[in-house]
Amino acid sequence: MATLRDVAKAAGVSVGTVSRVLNDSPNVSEAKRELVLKVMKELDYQPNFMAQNLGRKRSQTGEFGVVITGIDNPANAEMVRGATEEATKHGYTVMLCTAWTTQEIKRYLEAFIRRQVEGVAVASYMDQRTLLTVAELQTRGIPLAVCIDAEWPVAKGGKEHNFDGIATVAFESASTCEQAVQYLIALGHQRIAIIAGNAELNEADPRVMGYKNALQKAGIAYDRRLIFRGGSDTIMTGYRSMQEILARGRGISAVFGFNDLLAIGAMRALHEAGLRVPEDMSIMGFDNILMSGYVNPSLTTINVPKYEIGRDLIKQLVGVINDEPISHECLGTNFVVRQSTGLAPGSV
Amino acid sequence: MATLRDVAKAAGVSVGTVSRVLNDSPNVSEAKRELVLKVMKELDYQPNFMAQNLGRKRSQTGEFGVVITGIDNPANAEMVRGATEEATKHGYTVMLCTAWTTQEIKRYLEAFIRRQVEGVAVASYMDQRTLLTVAELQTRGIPLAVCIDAEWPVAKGGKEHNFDGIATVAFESASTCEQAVQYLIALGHQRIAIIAGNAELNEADPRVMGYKNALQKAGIAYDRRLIFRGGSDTIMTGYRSMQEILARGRGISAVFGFNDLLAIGAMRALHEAGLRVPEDMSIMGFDNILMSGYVNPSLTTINVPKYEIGRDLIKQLVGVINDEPISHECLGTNFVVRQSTGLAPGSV
DNA sequence: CTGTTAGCGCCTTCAG
DNA sequence: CTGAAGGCGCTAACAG
Repeated sequence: MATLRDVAKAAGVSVGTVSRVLNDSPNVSEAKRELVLKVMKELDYQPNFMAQNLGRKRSQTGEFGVVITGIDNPANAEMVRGATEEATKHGYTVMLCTAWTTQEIKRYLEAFIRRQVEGVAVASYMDQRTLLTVAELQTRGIPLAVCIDAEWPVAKGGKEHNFDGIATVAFESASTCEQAVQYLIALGHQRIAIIAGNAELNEADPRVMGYKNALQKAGIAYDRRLIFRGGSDTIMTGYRSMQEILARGRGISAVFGFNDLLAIGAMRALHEAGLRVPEDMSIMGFDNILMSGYVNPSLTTINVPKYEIGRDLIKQLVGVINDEPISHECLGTNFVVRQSTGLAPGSV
Repeated sequence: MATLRDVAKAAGVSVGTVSRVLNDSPNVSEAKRELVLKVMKELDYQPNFMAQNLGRKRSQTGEFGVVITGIDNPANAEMVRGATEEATKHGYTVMLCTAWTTQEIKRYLEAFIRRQVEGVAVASYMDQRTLLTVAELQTRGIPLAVCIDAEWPVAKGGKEHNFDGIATVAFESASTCEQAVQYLIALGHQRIAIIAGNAELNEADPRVMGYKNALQKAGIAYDRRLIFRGGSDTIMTGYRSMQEILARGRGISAVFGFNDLLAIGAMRALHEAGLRVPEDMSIMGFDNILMSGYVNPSLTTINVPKYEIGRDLIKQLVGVINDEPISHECLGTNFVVRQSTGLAPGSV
């Protein structure tokens, strides 16, 4: 493994000059630059990354760390795509970590810090605990960008967190959820259940907020027994939650899955139970993953700008690195009506 | 940012001692160890990763790099899960890179090398070019593990590659594909099309081999016009390919998608065209992603041990690091019959 | 424009 | 068991 010193010696110049051509310094004569470049090639010289960044004040690793919770959710994959493409555009590389628990996220965050990535983006909806963990990064001086629900965090009783030092990309979903639930109500649905998966269930969740608002405006009482948690955001959980709903049988005619995977799993359970969607039960999801347009029946859902979120997270990180002021952005969501929702049974 | 020297000074010991406790050397008295640990905590000391690995002969970064092509394919996500869990078990962390092109893969591989990961696993089916790129890693002395088709590479005319220095996890799919196609033939299907997505189409592809073998044994002529490529392994491509198949109308009654995403997209196109699966057309996939059991109708497919592949890739890397001999492994696949395949129309 | 000289923060011999 | 000294490969001031 040739070193910078070897190159200098072989080229008959000083290490300083070699270092300069390595770092594209303009203060090198074209002749020497070419000479050095040639020698580097001959010796198959590879700069030592560790050594390079050891002596630098602000390390330039050319890498961003991106954390997502659950690679198995296509919605996350889409955010990663946005982040990766944007990073590439700026000459950065994305290191991805998939962590399922707060514990793991913390571990990976530490790995990123050690590796001195130039910024970290968290491209998944986080709960409070996770956010606090992530926020520590600020103190280490690493630019941070997170994706949050627009109305979050306002959980009563929860610790408020100050986002001053953190770039955020938020998406507004409460009003869209409200609109979606109003749509279900307009179709005659009175008892609308929620399959919440792994979501933290508190009044702060924009989806819950939208749901409650719609109910209230329609004069329908909020019944918390209609909310089903399942512990994870997977198809399987959606499937099981629907089985539970069916077993309980509370006259529910519509179900709002907090993500599309949950909703798709729910539809499967319905199918196996011999029930039709939407004739017997309406199903609505959240995220609008690609798959949702291709399942049968296609899924009515709320579209979240996943690609854009990933992209803007990186955009903001790049901004911070270039000493631009930290910014906060809010993207919209929209309701996508497809075939999994219809008139409530008997409401013709 | 406190340094090792600061800790030594504050604790009244030498840097050597601090370094020793940092590296869990047994040659430190319990008293000093505790003292140093305490001081470290007080000073919030964080060892400098770059400095640590600079002076070491064999760097211990505690990280593996994993490359996948397309995070948007749940099959890949599953392999990543296997890899991540296995790595965690051994105290390693996984850095993931999602690259779509050989070009990108190369870039990421270089990033991994620079970062001195302790091993690299490629957890996607690769084509020849990509493999050659990846193989360069060997020359840099970084342990490498790749996932390959069992019969690959044997493409006629293609450069043979020597896998001696590379740990491999292969999966046997030709015979399973053959069995699957035989099943379709037994159901009365004579013209069976293939939606190949982005696969390299050559005789070496085990899936193609299995397909041709089955046809031959049944005395059905191989017609290459029945093979539809689409350029990518996505739902969208499956959807479009099926539209193409429908437009051509060659009396095709069954379609074999080279991955489940392709098959699911194809089913959607059928649905929109007013055709029923499997009554009008049988559909079969490959991979057995979780979703396949939940779409409607559920998808008949070939199960690939995705989790196990990811897991074993890391297992082998760990083995190489521990100076065990490089190994080659072959996992099996199996045919999963569900509801998307049935009797050929008119063959009752 | 170029060469020289200190370190960067840590590990790793060595003596003791 | 402990301390002291000498780099690891490179960048970053400096002088010239």
